[in-house]
Amino acid sequence: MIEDEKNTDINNKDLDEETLFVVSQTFKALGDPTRIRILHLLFHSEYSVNGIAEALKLRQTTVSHQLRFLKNLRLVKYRREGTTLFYSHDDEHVMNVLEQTIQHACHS
Amino acid sequence: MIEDEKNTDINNKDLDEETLFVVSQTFKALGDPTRIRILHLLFHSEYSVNGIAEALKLRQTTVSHQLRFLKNLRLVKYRREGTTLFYSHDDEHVMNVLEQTIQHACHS
DNA sequence: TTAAAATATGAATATATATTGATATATACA
DNA sequence: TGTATATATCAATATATATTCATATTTTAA
Repeated sequence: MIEDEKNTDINNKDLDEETLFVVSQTFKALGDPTRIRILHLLFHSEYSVNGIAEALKLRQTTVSHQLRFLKNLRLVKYRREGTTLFYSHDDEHVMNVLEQTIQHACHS
Repeated sequence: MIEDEKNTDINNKDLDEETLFVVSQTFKALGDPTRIRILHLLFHSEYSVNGIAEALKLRQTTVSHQLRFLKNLRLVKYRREGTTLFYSHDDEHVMNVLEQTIQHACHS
């Protein structure tokens, strides 16, 4: 069998570019302490931007920037109520991975 | 109940510093495409440093640096055979999380 | 339509990180 | 002991990223 440069072979031990991109982006999102804290907070319930900032003692602008990051990856979503935006998590798989790993880190 | 600055309260929605550090380091390791490719390769079997470099078309020095990174986090280990070092994965939980997420990314 | 409140955006800065070429170290063996 | 092979380390560079201040946008209500 001729080796495929573009690596479409299902048996190939290397990953295709698109999968690699998605996976690395996902883990990159979970690789920052601030984003971890935000996601972990949202695990329990929805929060407004200021609510997150107060709960975690972060600046509003920091929270907003990180929420945009998480939103772009569809890891969070929001609903509007007046001028307030309530954010909640939007990816069960990622939340499971996060909480699993937190538990694993705590109990070891 | 008085709020604890150091956040030792088990009901607190924020994470303690040590857990946060371990979790973020772990995900940071998985947040880089090169390290993902290396770990995914090691999922199947052990490889020498040059073996990894050849399989993934990376430079020896790049592979060596990333292996040191992964070794520091105890995500990989190695055994020596002459001048050759055979690396293999050393954290079942992290490998499960990685492979799960790869499967999730492929089939969606 | 003006003000206030909540959130988002832009630009700047500081820090972290990945890769690389050059070189050092370590092991085996002639 | 000297050489070849495999791997690790160092230093430099380029790029990515997180945070911040200042300001813009959006929505509501007076």
